[in-house]
This record gives sequence, C-alpha cells and structure tokens, in this order.
Amino acid sequence: MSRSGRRPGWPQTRDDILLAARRSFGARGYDATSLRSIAKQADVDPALLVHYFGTKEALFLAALEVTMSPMSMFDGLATVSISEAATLIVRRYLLMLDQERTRDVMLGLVRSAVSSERAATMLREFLGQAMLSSLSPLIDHPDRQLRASLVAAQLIGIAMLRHVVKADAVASASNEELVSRVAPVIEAYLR
Amino acid sequence: MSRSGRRPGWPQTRDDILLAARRSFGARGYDATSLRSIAKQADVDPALLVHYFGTKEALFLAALEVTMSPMSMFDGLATVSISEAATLIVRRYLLMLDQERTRDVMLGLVRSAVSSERAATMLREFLGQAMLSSLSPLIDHPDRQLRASLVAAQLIGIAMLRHVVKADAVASASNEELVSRVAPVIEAYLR
DNA sequence: CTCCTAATTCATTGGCTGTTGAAGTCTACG
DNA sequence: CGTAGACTTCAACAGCCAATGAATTAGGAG
Repeated sequence: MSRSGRRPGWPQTRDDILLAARRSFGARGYDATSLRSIAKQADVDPALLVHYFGTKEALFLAALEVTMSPMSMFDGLATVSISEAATLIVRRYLLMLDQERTRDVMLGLVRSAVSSERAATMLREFLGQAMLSSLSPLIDHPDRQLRASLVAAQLIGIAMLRHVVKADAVASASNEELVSRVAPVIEAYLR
Repeated sequence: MSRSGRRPGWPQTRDDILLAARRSFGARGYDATSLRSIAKQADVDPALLVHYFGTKEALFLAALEVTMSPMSMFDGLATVSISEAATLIVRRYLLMLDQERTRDVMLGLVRSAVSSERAATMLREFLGQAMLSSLSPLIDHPDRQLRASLVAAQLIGIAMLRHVVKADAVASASNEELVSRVAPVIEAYLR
C-alpha cells in the first residue's frame, strides 16, 4: 500500500488478492471475512478488490474456483478392489486436506455453507458432482445415493473435527492411522 | 413492541427472547445473527436483550444452555450388546435432531464453531464431555479416543448433510433407513 | 515524446452492528 | 394513594461494512 497510482513491475497483484482471499475465506468463512481484511493481508487498497472482481461474492467464487476437478480424488477406482478403493479414497482425501490450497477451498466452502444458503448450495452441488457421481457407480445397491452420501458425511465430519473443532484425537492422528481406522468403514458403505 | 413501559401480566418476555435467540442462532449461527433480528422476532426492543443478558455472547451462552445432559443420548449403553448400543446411539441422535430445541442447540453450536474460535472450543468441550467420555469406556482398544471421535465425526457429518447442506439422499431418508445403514458402521468403530 | 489505458489509491456514502444512558410506564408493597 | 423498583422503549454513539466515483500514477503503443 505505497503511494497512489500504478505500481511498477508486472501486476501480479490479482493473484496476491486471490491468495489472501482463499486463505481468509478458508480460515474464517464468508461472513466473518471482510474485504478490508483481505486487502490488508494482500497489502492493497480495499477498492482494488472490487475493481478486479466487482463484488465480495464474485471474489469468493473466484477465490474458491470450485473446479476442484484436478484433485481427481476418485480417479481409477473402478479398476481396483473395493477394499483398495476405500483405502485410496480416504488417503487421497487426507492428502487434499494437507495441501494449503485445496484445504482452504474445502474449508472455505464448509465454513461458509453454515451461514449462507448460497454457499450451502455450492457445497451441495460440489458434493453431488465431485463425490456422489463418482462414487455411486461403484456401489451395487439400490440405495447407492444414500450410501455415497454417508461416505461424504463421514469425510466432512473428519474435516470438521480435524480442522474446525480441532478435536485432539483426530487432529493429532497421523494420516495412515486415520486411513486404517476409516477405510474399513468406507468399505462397508461401498460393499 | 407496543408502547413504551412495562407490559401487563407476567413477564414471560425473557423466555420469548431465549426462544427467538435459540432459533436464530440455530438457523444462521452466531455471526450472522444480529441482536436486532432476535429482538424483532421476539417482538421486543433490542436494548431489552442486553438488559437481560448483558452482552450478545452471554445471550448466546444462555440460549444454547450447553447442558444437553437431559438428552441422555448415551445412557444405559454399557448393559446391552455392542450392536444394540450402536443402533441406540444412531436412533437417539436422529431423535435429538428431530426435536426443535435440541436441534437448534446442536446446529447453533456447529454453525457458530466454524467462524468463532470461542464457539469451536464450546463444541469441542461438548463433544469431549458428552460424547467421548460416555463412548470411550465402551471401546476395548488402545485407541478408544480416536475411535470415539470418528463416531462423532460420522454423526456430525450426518447433521451437516441433513440440515445444513441439505443433501437430498440424507435429508429425505427416514430415520430408520439411516439407522440401518449407519449403525453397522458405528458398531465397527466400537468393536 | 505523447497519449491512452490499466493499475492503484483516496475520500465518501449509506447501512448495519453491539452497546449505552436516559426516560417512560406499569405492578406491588406500604 | 404513593412511591420504589422492575420492565420496557427510545434515541444516540462509535465502529465496521461493502460499494462508488473521482483522482493519481505508471507502462506501453504510436
């Protein structure tokens, strides 16, 4: 936030803003995050955010960039055994929660969904598209949708306890510890 | 919000405020709920809330009244088989989510925990006290804490999908349908 | 060298927030 | 009947919010 006017060098500012926004939304959710706080974190004037993105909600959408598709959490599950699939799902999910970028997106979605109908819809659609549609085909039961949703419930619950509530046992367990406890349960839903 | 001054009859107003507060916090969480909106819902002046409770946070605490003990979700589990215990846990939990009062408390806690460290601590302590301490003794494993926490994760995930995200499959399933799918999984954690 | 345009900031607006202090109005007790 | 005190409202403050519009600065094209 130096003196007024255009900054020298190449304007990477837009990305700085997106980074700060993703971190803030991920850490506190939509409502609790102000444009001003994002701007301060990006060392930039608040008006610049609306110049680039128009509105707070648009910035939220841009920062979370809901195309989590490259995370490919559910690729290649059809070609392995059910028990291997269950293990892979849990391991990949925990890996996603380990990487700052994807974790911030996930937590930003969850943290915002609880107080905004808009964000709840985003999360619902994300789940329906990314998880249920990839998971349901693996399940050979008339109630595949329900079973797949319960898998999602278990995973979201783990994210809540690990990163939001910060419950000791779940927060301090290693990934492989969690995999070995949770995978059999996921397997039970798939089978 | 009639004309000024004391209202005739017995002042049940305090309870009206608590009811409106519990509903609002349960529906939107701490941050997204304003004293003014609660006051309007209770048909009362905003200043009256602080006269009775002092501060917004105190009202939050009073409204959620974290002594959910009468719900006794985990009573008498030691005397039945593990499989019966699992069924009872899920059924009682869903029952709690069916009753407005306890559901509002639970959802208020969850909805507020995601954006307030304070509320996250409350939820963590509630889980530690109400669930883990009642559940752990049932589990004959060195990692009972982790297993109990994963049960909690599954249950919280169900509340999220059913009442926050409103995922179709979980929201429209009957209680007994859910019990029959989830109980075996809980049993796996306990066994 | 000169403009045009993109990047950035500044000052401001209107609205909502939690909280405060004073005033009004009723009930119950003496 | 009157007055103390509980109940309730009113008006206001200071602080934060998202958003707007004009002003300032720099890079790049001609």
